[in-house]
Amino acid sequence: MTYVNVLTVLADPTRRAVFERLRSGPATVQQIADGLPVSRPAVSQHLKALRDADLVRHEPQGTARLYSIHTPGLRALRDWIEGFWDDALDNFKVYAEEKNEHR
Amino acid sequence: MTYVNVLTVLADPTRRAVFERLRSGPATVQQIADGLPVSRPAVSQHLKALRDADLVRHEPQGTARLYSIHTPGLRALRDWIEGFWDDALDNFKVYAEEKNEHR
DNA sequence: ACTTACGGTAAGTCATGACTTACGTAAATG
DNA sequence: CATTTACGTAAGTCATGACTTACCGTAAGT
Repeated sequence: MTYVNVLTVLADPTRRAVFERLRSGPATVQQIADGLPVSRPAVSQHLKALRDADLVRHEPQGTARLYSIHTPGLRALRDWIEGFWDDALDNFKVYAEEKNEHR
Repeated sequence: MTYVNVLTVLADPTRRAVFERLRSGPATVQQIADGLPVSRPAVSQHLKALRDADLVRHEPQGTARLYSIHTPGLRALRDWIEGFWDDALDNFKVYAEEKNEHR
């Protein structure tokens, strides 16, 4: 149920802002925090949540840590949507046919 | 920014359960509430949120209202993911090349 | 018309979680 | 080896939002 984590994690606005920041390329915690109206520890906490959801990853760079996008998170969410979409369309077709028979 | 609504709306577990219930076909508020451990008004509130996010729609059926999946919501989320994905991959390519030059 | 079934809305309660400050740790720099 | 820089974690505060009960409107059945 990793898509569940992705949904809950991406629901928060500032956490989504952190994620969107990495859309334009990797960045350190400081750099991310400088572009946002929250403290650096807050950013660290958000990054932890994003990591747990497989949405970002980090690699050490001196004393800093360079964060970047990680694909498995979004991939999981996308796959869930596809599956949902297919089911919904199928069942909608069945429903429409039943409705037609009833008139 | 309709994908924002979709994310925030689908983050709640019971609201997601309501949504998933409609995956297998249309249902009334009562039917949905009977399958969940919350009160009927709670379900009504969740359905309102899902409607505002274009995730479900309803049509009157006697005194009841038949709810079903509506595609624009999930479509908006899917499109956002696609765009994000493309940008992230492009910028990751740029970053990888820069990294290569530096050794 | 009266009653019953089905839903939406209001108001109030309570828990979750997002933020802050304070503190501890690890790597570079002098 | 002391200092600085960059992060992560802990503890405590506060607001958001999910739930409940109570109430009101509306359409069908008798």
